[in-house]
Formats: sequence, C-alpha cells, structure tokens
Amino acid sequence: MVCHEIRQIYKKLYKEFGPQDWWPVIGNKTNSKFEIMIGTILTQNTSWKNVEKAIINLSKEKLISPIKIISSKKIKKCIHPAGYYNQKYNYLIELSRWYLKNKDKINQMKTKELKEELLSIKGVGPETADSIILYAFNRPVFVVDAYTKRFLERHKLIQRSEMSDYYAVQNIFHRCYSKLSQDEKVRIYKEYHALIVELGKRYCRKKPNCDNCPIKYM
DNA sequence: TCCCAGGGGCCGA
DNA sequence: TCGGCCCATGGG
Repeated sequence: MVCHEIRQIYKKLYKEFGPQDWWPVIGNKTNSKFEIMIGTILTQNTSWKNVEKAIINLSKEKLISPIKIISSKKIKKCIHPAGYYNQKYNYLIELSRWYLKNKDKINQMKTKELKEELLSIKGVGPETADSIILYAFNRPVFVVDAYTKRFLERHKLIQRSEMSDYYAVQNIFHRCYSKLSQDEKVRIYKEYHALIVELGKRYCRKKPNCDNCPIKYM
C-alpha cells in the first residue's frame, strides 16, 4: 500500500518538475567524482546557492583535487560562503586523505564495505556517505534527508517514531524498488531524491505551502 | 530582526 | 541510545 503511493508520488513529481539531472557538477568534468564528494560535505545544513559559490571559488583556483585540498592555504577562504568553514575545512581534509589512500580500491569494494569506510571519516554521516555512494560511485542506495522525512511524515507514510531511524526510512524506498535492476535503482534513486528536495524547497517547507502542491491529494 | 538551508560531532542524562 | 547544542554564511 505504501509502495504503491511511493511509486505514484515519484511519477507525479517527475511529471511536474521534470528530470533534475543530479548531482550538479559546476567545475571541470574530469574532476566530477571528487567535486561531488566535496559538495556533499559543503552542502551539510546549507543552501546549495552558498555551496555553488564555494565550488566556483575552488574551481577558479584549480583546487578541486585531494592533493590541493590538503596542501593549499586558500581552501578556507574559498569555502567561506558555504558557512561552517572551520569545521568543513577539517572534514574536507579528512575526506581527501581517505580518498588518496583508497581511490584505487573503491571499485573492488562491496557497497556495504564502502559505506563503512565512508562512515569512518570524521564529518561523513549516513546521508553524506549515501550521497557519495549514489551520486559519485553510482551504487544503488537511497539518500534520506530532512525533506524526505518531512514529506513522508506529512503524508503519513511513516510513523513519527520512525523518523529518527535513518535506515527505517531508507528501507521504505529500497523495498518499493527492490525488483528493479541495479542500473534502474541508481537512476530512480538519484532522480527521486532530487525531486524530493525540489518538493521540499517549493512546497513541503518547514512552514508548509500546500495550496498548489502537486501531491496535495496523494 | 528572525527564520531557514540538500548534517554531523559531541556531550550529558 | 537520544535529545540538545554548536558550527556560520547569505537570502527571503
């Protein structure tokens, strides 16, 4: 019952908003994987507009590489617009060190192993890890964020008590698309998460704006 | 002036 | 384990 609704909502949002084409890559496409990884840290509790400014600064200075992140003195200044720049600077260093050490092994890692590796990095929690796994490494995991929990709760698709359990929320989506191929899962998970973010920005805000919401009656 | 944004670490109960 | 606090800029 829940799955039927989850799949219908996806179709409705896609029809309404169109393809979101995530993750947005701003700088040189040859560094896109690492740029996505940086972006997942920078966007923690931060609007994407501010993250864009930071990534443009880094890109102009040609600093979107793990070695440059670790060695350049300009990083903090570049990421300043994204906020929390002291914390995020340290997180980016940790992430870069991990990437330099592991980048040749990642393709051989199973998804579960990759997840555990990412979670061992200071500054990488469940959402950030899953964003990296899905958008940088194209593995099928659903990314759960505050918008996801909010719209599920408002549509009574989860109990309030489940909201604090990241993996309970994630499993709802994994269950509903379990029969798809790996590639199809990756495609749907990427698109669905992006569509939920768009829904959250336009309609399912903290202060709800339900009047013209495309899934008002779903 | 206040609220909020594509979280996560840390600490005390 | 879990709630509360801290981190910070920029737009509405």
